[in-house]
Amino acid sequence: MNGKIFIIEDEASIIQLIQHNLEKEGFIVSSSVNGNDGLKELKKFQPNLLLLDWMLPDFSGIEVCKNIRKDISLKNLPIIMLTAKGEEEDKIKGLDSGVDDYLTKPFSFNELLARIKAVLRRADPKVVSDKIEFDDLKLDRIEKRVFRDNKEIQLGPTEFRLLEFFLTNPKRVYSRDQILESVWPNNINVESRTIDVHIRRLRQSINLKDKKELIRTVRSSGYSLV
Amino acid sequence: MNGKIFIIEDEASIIQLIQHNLEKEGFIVSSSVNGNDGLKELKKFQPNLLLLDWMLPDFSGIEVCKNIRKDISLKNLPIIMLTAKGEEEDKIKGLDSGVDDYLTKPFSFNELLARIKAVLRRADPKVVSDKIEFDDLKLDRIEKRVFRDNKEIQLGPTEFRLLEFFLTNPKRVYSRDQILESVWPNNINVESRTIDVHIRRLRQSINLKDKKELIRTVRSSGYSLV
DNA sequence: TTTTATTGTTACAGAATTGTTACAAACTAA
DNA sequence: TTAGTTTGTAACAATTCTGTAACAATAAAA
Repeated sequence: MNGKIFIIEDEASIIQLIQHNLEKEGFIVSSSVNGNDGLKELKKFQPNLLLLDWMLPDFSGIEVCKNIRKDISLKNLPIIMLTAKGEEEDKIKGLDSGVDDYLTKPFSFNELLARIKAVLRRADPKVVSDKIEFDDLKLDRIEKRVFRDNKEIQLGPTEFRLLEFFLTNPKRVYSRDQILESVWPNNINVESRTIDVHIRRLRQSINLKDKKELIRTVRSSGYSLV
Repeated sequence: MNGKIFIIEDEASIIQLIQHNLEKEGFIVSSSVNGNDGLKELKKFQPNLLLLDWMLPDFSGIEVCKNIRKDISLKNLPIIMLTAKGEEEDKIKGLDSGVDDYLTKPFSFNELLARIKAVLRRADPKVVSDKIEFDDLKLDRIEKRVFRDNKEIQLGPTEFRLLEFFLTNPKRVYSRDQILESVWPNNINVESRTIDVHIRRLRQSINLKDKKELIRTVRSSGYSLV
């Protein structure tokens, strides 16, 4: 298995062709013609990569892309945009919206394939895969379960997202503002000290006797995973 | 600072143009016209991204790319290949050699810029992280960590800023006034002798047994990083 | 509905960091 | 050498920041 690819495209015939060829290459492929419902299906499918058409029936691929980049569970999903819009300004608008690559129709399937491989090569396997591991900590994004030292740990939704966030970049120190922005839904107002409380709850849950503390406090800066 | 970019190109005029435009965008740019020697310079420069021409005087960009991917300290370096070779099979050969993106000459600078940003967005932040090094001392501005002799050192906020300040200009002697102005928040009143105390604390933290003293006292002038 | 779990806020305790000072030590110039 | 200057060091109090528990509000489940 080379990975799971989801396609959101306007034209069913293009989907069929790409899907058929990708499956011959060993990918698992799922697709949707509708941008809106497509997002729900996409979340369920948990792909490693998204092929996204610029022109969608409901709203533009640009919008879809921006929404994905705001969603913590999808924000690192690699995206290649496929579009008939080949003008310089379109390319730049597309790339700036957060996609990883931009391919103008009509394109050769082999070039698409080469670009898919290039993007997947670069993608952080920790982030893209369903399971993230660090030390003796395992987090399953699909099943939403967390294990430490092979013992299952029950976390509340916020604690889960918080841990998921730290796991995407262990050892990096995040400020409370950065944590707020990434872990809490947009446009929500919470005191920054609230994070301390959630950090404490997370610590309480993932700490095991005889096991080292996994969350480090960096005074006047924030927190990091060890 | 947006990042450091290295260019290996055949045509000096193209280098000049790209370099000039990238620097206007806030990147730090270095370059070479020679693939072979270029690699040495590149290693010294420690870029976050490489722009690589296909056609080089000594050997092809494809070879350079493959060598980079074999080198453990460079294997994650993001690469964008620039080339006049626009045939499908060339693109595929280029992408398959391990580059992250492939741009056919002539290209617009704005598209190049958008693609550079897209690649840097995706790159492992550890590759992109902003490290300052001096001797066996490493300070990571993004991850907010300090290492000496590869052992991590925990510093208080003021000591961190102080060291960060010294690292921007090692070997330069700073007066207490200069240190005060740069390391302490504006409009704060601290005795200049307070600096001595912080210097001492920083020394205590970064000194290792059997390792040389890194902070030099310059009597009646100030302090410097060796 | 009632019950249970999760969440955000606050107040206070506790810990780490900071600035100051006094004195010891090191250095300089005559 | 000595007196004068400058820096090193330890100790202390003040300040700032974080940990924690308790509580009310809200959401989810039974």
